[in-house]
Amino acid sequence: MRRTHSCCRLGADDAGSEVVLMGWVQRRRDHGGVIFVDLRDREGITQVVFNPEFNPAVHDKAQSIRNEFVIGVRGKVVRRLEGMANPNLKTGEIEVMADELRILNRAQPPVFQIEDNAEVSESIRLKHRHLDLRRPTLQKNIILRHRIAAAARRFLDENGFLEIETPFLTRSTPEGARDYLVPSRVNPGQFYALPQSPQLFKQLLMIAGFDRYYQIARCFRDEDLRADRQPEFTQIDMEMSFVGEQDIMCIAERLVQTIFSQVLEKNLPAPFPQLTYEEAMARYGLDKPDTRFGLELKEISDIVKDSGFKVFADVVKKGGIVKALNAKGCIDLSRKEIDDMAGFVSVYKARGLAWVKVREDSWQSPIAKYFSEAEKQALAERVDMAPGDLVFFVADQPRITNDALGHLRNFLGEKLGLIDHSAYNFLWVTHFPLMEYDEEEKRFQALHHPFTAPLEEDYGKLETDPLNVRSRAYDMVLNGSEIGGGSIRVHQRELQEKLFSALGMSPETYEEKFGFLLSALDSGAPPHGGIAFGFDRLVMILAGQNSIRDIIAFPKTQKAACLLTNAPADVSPAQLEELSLRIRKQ
RNA sequence: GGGGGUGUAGUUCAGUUCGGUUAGAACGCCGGCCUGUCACGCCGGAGGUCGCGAGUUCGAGUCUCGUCGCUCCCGCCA
Repeated sequence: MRRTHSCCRLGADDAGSEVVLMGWVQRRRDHGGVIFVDLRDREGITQVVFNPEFNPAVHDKAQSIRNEFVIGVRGKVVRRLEGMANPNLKTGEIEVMADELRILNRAQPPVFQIEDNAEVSESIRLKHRHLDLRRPTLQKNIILRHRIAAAARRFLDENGFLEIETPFLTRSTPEGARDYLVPSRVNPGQFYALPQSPQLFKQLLMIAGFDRYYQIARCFRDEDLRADRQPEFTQIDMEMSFVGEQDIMCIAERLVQTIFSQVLEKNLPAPFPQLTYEEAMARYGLDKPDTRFGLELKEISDIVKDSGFKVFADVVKKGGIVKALNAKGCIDLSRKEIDDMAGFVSVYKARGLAWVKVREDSWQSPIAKYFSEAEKQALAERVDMAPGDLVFFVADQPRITNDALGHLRNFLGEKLGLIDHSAYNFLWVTHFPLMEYDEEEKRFQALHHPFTAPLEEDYGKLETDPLNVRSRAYDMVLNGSEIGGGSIRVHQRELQEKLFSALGMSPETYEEKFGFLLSALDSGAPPHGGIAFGFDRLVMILAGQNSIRDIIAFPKTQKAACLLTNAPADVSPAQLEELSLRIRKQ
């Protein structure tokens, strides 16, 4: 018995032909006489009929069929009688009259039903992932993931990019995320690190003269998980020589456009809007703004800096800022809802959430009495107050104010139904600061990574005013998610050393950790830059899923465990011995 | 590391407020009946370490403490 068709390809035109179908039993309906079986494969479902009058022996055999049995059926495609077609089924106009049945494998009743509309707890799904993956949504997600990857490969190949693999076993470098370490057996006491990204290798490939590189690369970061973060994840990683920001942004846009047209059959307008980091922070409070709705933030520090409301005035005097968010028409939000939002912003360390309900002729607000008429007038103008509005204020250090109101803005956009969930709003955020100050470690840290080139016009500030040096980095943002990021790299040794120094590394340290890069830069490195897409996040958004686990075949739990295989797990003393490792007793 | 949610039949849940006889429902499963269903229908049945461990109590699914899993978020993630 050889399969002739998949379970969704049959239609009225096939009536009369003999076919062999193979698949899983989705459901069996036994009417005592005739038995119906919905046969499922990855393409769809076809109804198979076992009729005792047509073939008694096969009908008899079909009695033993149960859900998720794997069967092969030979039979004739027949048009269903008038009124018996099933419009919910792609193949609903026909059915297959079974003339031969092979039970290829029996199956225990599945732990949960193989259908989309039975919500099953995540741990049970992950433990029986092979069953979970049989459900239509997950099948669709994984297939979509493949099609996006395939479209990306085609596009990059057609545009002269070479797919080149880079090592998984590499060396741990300072900066960045916590590394996953792999002990070396032949070098006792020494460790490889799994790559957080192929960053340095792709730069070396540019230096080697390959000009255009790409890789759909697995990356590893030993940090805590989130709904959109896994410890191992996939990047579409690209790098190009002899280019500037706009070249890379352009090809990245074309890549995304290609994915949209080939996979989603959607036309995506380009070029995408570009926003500087500074502007993004000013208007949205976040470096990955969701531009599917308005509700922009307005800074009001200048208006309130001398006001009678000490909380605001003091914050401004201490270098903080005060910003407002006008929830247009939301005057009817209850006190409890407003309290909930105060709780919401406290998560981001904001110390309070002030608010004003704008009535026809007055402000209803705990803080109204502190402001002069002139100040009220100025505020009303700045944030475009109209009767019926509810305006929120946060006063704090700039980072906290922006973070709190930026997230509150997203929260309100969702809560108030302002978001068009069918929209795909892409934009670029550019000119990120090159570094930030790490309060805990008391030193400067690269915002992107330490190989990002500073903006040439800011070179002068590298030593005097490093926090105000802008970089040649850019992020691609889709619907409030960072889905890609890259930069023009440093390609000259002198500048790279200067950056390492600015980041607090001694020459001995950077020589030891990055000597190979420095000497490569010294060997004729072309100007180059690139970008890496968070492939999982991109697929997640395009699949309309809320969890990255739903677009990864075998994801890990929040504790970074695989419930299917029970990894991680203990290893034998002999294995540890070979690796010269000893587990510390707790 | 911290905060929130959650854990009861194979699965999804109710029961927990205010402790009390035999822990329920739906779906699934098993058996019987049924020749046109497609969430087939009807009848019958089996199925429980109430996550785990202590404690309080005459008595704990229910109260207390601890612990574990899953999950969302903060920190973290160049």
